[in-house]
Amino acid sequence: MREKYREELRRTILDAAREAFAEHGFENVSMRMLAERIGCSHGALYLHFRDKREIFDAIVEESFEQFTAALRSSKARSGDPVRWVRRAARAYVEFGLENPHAYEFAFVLRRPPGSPTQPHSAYGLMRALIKRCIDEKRFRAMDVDVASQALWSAVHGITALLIARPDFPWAGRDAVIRRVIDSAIGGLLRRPSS
Amino acid sequence: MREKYREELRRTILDAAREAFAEHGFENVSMRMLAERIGCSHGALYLHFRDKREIFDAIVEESFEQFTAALRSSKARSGDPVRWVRRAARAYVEFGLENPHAYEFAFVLRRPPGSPTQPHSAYGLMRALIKRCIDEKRFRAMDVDVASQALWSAVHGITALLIARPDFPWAGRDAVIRRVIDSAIGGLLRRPSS
Amino acid sequence: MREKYREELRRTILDAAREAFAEHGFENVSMRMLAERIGCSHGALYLHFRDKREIFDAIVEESFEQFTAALRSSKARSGDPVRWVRRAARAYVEFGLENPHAYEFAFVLRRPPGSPTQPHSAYGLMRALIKRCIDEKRFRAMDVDVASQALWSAVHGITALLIARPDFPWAGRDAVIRRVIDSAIGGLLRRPSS
Amino acid sequence: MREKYREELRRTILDAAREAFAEHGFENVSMRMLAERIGCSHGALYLHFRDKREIFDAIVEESFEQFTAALRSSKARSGDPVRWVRRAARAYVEFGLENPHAYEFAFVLRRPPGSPTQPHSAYGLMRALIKRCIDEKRFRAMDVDVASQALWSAVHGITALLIARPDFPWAGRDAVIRRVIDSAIGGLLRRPSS
DNA sequence: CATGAATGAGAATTCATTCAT
DNA sequence: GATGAATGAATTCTCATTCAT
Repeated sequence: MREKYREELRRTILDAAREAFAEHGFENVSMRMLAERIGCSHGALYLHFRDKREIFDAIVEESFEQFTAALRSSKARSGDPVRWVRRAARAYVEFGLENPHAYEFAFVLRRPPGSPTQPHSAYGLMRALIKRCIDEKRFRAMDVDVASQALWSAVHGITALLIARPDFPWAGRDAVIRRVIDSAIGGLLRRPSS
Repeated sequence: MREKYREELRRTILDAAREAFAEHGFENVSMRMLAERIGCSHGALYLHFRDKREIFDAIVEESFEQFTAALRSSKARSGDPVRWVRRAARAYVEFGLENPHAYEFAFVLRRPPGSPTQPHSAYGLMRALIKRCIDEKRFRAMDVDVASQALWSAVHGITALLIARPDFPWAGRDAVIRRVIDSAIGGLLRRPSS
Repeated sequence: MREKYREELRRTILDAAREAFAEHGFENVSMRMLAERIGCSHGALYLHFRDKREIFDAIVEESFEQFTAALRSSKARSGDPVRWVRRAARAYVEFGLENPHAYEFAFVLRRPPGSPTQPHSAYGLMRALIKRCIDEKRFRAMDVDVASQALWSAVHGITALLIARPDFPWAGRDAVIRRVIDSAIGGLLRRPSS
Repeated sequence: MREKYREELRRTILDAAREAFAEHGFENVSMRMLAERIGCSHGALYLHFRDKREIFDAIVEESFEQFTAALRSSKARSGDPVRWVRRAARAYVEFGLENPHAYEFAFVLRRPPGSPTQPHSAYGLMRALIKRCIDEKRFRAMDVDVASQALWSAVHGITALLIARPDFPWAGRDAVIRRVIDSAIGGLLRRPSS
């Protein structure tokens, strides 16, 4: 009982904090504000987290977990490695659009000074897929990391812009997403065909 | 003469502030810090700017001007419209990396609710270039906005990531930037060759 | 049995608190710290003591009891009242050095605001001995309290300094202690001879 | 003008703080309380001192200067070295009573572990005086340090007790102080006569 | 014009104490 | 009897901004 309630409050804090941090940024979220949003005293926050920074870090960690979980599930089955890459790229964008706060935490927000650079597994997953494409000669011979980072950049670009500028007069979200991914992958193909 | 001195101090403030904001972020720069860096009293800042925010805004505005100027000048010479596009894309990234905080303000940070979407001239410039490529049959026939937004997304992606995650183990910043741009443009070409 | 356990916890609390208060001072000891040191919940402390202050007071009281017990036993035998005084003085110092925390509680630490002045029996004991020395003409005729308080001050001085500044380059603890006591008593003698 | 005013406020703060610290102790004086006593905002205090501790330290330092000045001046004139010692001893006690917190800091409070033991100049002064008494055969031949430390202990004793237990029913502060000093010095004399 | 003293709101964090479980 | 979640006041300190000089 106790334990369960405790866990719930922790969740509530994290959810509220995620929203608040994403909306206003680390420095502009105060513990008092946060407490008020949640409906508890500001002191109560310190029963669950040592300090403000620890809340932030917990959210970052969680975001990464959700993210890699999403990517991993997309990898599932499929014989053609290029199609895997395409599907992973799409999953990446979709995850971002469906979890904009988590996405911002993971890739957009600057870290408060002193945060460690997260070795992030999402990139590792995509890199593995691309390595396979290169090994199977579906992609041109090239530096795996350059290729992976270029693809990552492109999908990040469309994801981040759609989140940050939802009101921009987009010429069809899906069409643009498809175009970005197709170009980014097309540029790596042996015989690019689009 | 007086006027001139006044102007000079304004410049000094802006330069120092740009550096400070870029280094520590808006919230972590205090007016006192700024004044000390400049070598004047903190009160003096208020003789030139209404408040801290106005300094920031002035820098952003200035940055946009430099931004479009940079893009425009890259457009300047060269007969081949595709090369124009490529050069503009490169200028875009370079500008972002050299003015990271202005860039973040323009394209990364969420707008406070109610802020209008800026019709930003950088996009307009790029769109014009791409339209020309399509008109001249260098790019495949396609929706100009889809093409422009896809390209914009790609260059935004690499720019934003390099700014937000400078400590990521990049496989050569230049190589990745080139790869991103080449793919994004290659995907639009009539007969893609790269 | 229950009763016994209860008593034990009370003891544990007092011992831990004595050490903590002596080490950090009243204000710098928190109930949580204390509870953690003891290994119980901070709430549990309130089952034994009304508040933080009551713990402090209990320690003071206890310290006094130990102290007077020590003095009383030293008084025991010996016909010469001056020797009794000397022996009591020595016992005083020895008790302090062997129970530095208790000693500090009794005589060194400032009382938290509002504490009553403890009528302390140790002083009463010494005063009785000195009165006897005066009555028996071993000490000069003089105000008993002035004499008692002067002796008390001297022995307190060497005790407190040895506790508070153990690293001071003392010229032989015993030699100094003896010198202090001999002078303090010598100054009261009818025919001072040392 | 400005400068002068600034200096004055600094003084006002120090005076109010000295009183407050002496009355309530370091931990029980808050910056807000202090500011209210002075009649300024609590922020204003930080224009003169970096933090609370710096105020405390400034007072302590100042007090020590006064202390050695007081001791030194007491030494000033007078042909009889024994009278010098007596006067110095009295000055010592008086200083302690007038600057109880500085005194406590110097001689009563336990040092945080690792703090160096200050070879304190006050002790040095007294030792020099006593050495001279011994050299001039006014005091018995004896170890200078034993003698000095014994005297120091005695004067410390009465000083510390009067500070820590002001409410004790003292039999006339002055009488006791005199008795302590007379005995402590008397015990060192060649032909003790009091 | 420029200074810098002053303000007052607000930041993070700690803590003694209470009380439902 | 014991726990530990919760509170709310208090703490130190920072900062943008104002304004008398």
